[in-house]
Amino acid sequence: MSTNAFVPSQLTRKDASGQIARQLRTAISSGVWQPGERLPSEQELGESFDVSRATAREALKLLSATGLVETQRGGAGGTFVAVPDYEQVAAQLSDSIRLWYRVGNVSLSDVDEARWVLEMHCVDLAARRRTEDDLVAIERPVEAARDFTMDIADWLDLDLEFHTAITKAAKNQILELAMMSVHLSRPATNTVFVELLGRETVMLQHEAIYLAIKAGDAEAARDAFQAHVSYLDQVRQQALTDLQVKDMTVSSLPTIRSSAERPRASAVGDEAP
Amino acid sequence: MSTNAFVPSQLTRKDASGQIARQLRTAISSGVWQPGERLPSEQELGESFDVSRATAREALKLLSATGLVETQRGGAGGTFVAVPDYEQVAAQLSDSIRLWYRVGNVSLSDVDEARWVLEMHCVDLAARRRTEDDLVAIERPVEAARDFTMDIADWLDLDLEFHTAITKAAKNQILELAMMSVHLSRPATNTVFVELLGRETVMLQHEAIYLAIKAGDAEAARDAFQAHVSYLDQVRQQALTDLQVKDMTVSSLPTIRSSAERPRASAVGDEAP
DNA sequence: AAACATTATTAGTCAGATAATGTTTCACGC
DNA sequence: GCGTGAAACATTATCTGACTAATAATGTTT
Repeated sequence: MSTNAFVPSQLTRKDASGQIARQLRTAISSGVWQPGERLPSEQELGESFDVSRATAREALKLLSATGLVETQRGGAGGTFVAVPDYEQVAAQLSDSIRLWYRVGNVSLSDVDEARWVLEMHCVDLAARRRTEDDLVAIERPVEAARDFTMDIADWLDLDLEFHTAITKAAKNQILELAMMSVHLSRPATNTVFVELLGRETVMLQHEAIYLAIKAGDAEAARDAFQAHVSYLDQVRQQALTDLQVKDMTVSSLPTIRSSAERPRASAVGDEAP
Repeated sequence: MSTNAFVPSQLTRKDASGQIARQLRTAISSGVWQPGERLPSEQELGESFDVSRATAREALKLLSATGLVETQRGGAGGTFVAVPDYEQVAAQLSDSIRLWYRVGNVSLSDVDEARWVLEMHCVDLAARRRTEDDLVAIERPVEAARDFTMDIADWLDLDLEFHTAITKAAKNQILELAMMSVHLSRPATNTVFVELLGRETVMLQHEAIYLAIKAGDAEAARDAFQAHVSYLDQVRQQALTDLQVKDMTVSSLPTIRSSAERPRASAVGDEAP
């Protein structure tokens, strides 16, 4: 299939491995090698670029770090074009985000806000696009959460399952990726806060969201989701007040957090009441 | 500052560089080395893990591929925990997205949809949070676009400037990052489509968005933006009909969808000699 | 035909060497 | 004291050539 042959170009002797990696990346990107296909061996690559095997190898390492290629030893081994799956990409991105806000470029409230913004849209789209399978996937964690005696860790797992299922039902891989990245980049759950949540309240809110999605009513779904977010926000505010604890998850920013100011869904044409 | 010392653990002799990379990644992630700090030299790392310098070096290459660390030659050189800037992160992510939808995991309409979804929220937030400086930055491209005789490339630049300024005014770096990534991952400009746009119409729509943001009226801003998107969509539909081209990007949804074909910002840091 | 041994290919690792490139140091002249 | 330039030094970048280990293909024995 590769009618286009790969022609290595001359390198400057500075950052050779980086240059090779970029060339290979471009070549893969433009289809010289299809996913699953085998690249030349390290030896051959080194020869064609006129560098040592070690340098060629480092170039391949650069590509493998992002999941673009995978290697295999042995007779029919070599380096093969892979396609990073979206969890891998999301994990990478969330790494960057996490590092980034450690540096202070990003506030945690940005991350939170982005999460709600994105998920609000996923809820909207889910109401429009959900399949029967999606409904089953969304309903399961809602039903399972009717057991209020469950361990808190399990309960949190169910919560994640619920939100993930909604995201998938929105049928937009970019939004799904963004959601996953944002989610992964959030720090560990504040258990103090979680303990204060009314499980039955949360369950009923989830149920409301589920029912609206099932009914295909995007507006109702957004409203239900908005109510859920407002509740979570309110409980958190209360917790912070009661404990007289400095907010640990919302950064020191002059916070945005009043529910009134929270962004509404809105985007999709018809406006909220 | 590193009160926590880094303690390498034993490795199996399989995928040693990968294991080292993971350990270092975790260590960086948990703050053993802060952004900007220097890791041990390749020599030292090799010794502490009891591997050769080459292997330690490959581990570092794995980390540098994702932008987690940067290296510098010379006396005070070494490997440093990178301070990621957001263009770098965005470029990396958009690379992934582009590669990804080439393989068919992501449709272009997903990307378009995500863009409008995100920007709609940026418009909303911009209306709530814009500073005077933001207003100036948003107004400039609107005013400049009153010259309808301008070259089309310049006109597109103004359009990009307008949307970028709005995104910045939203004051959420995560959303900004997402916008930039999505933007970068879109393919090259469809000039046929752009030629068909009424420049005055677009200018007036931009102006309406600007005025709503200036007034701090989020709802009006969203409406104005929605009108803009609808117009772009309509023109594109018309173009497709006229040209008898099959629609490749518009999804079946009755909501926000296609977008103006926008030029891809030039590749980052990938110049030829 | 099945089980087993051999061989060839290839990535993974190692050890040591050379080159390139910044930093630091320090003697020197003023 | 203060530049100034040369030399020493540390560190990454690359090279060389080897050995190890995994794996598929092949050949051999049973």
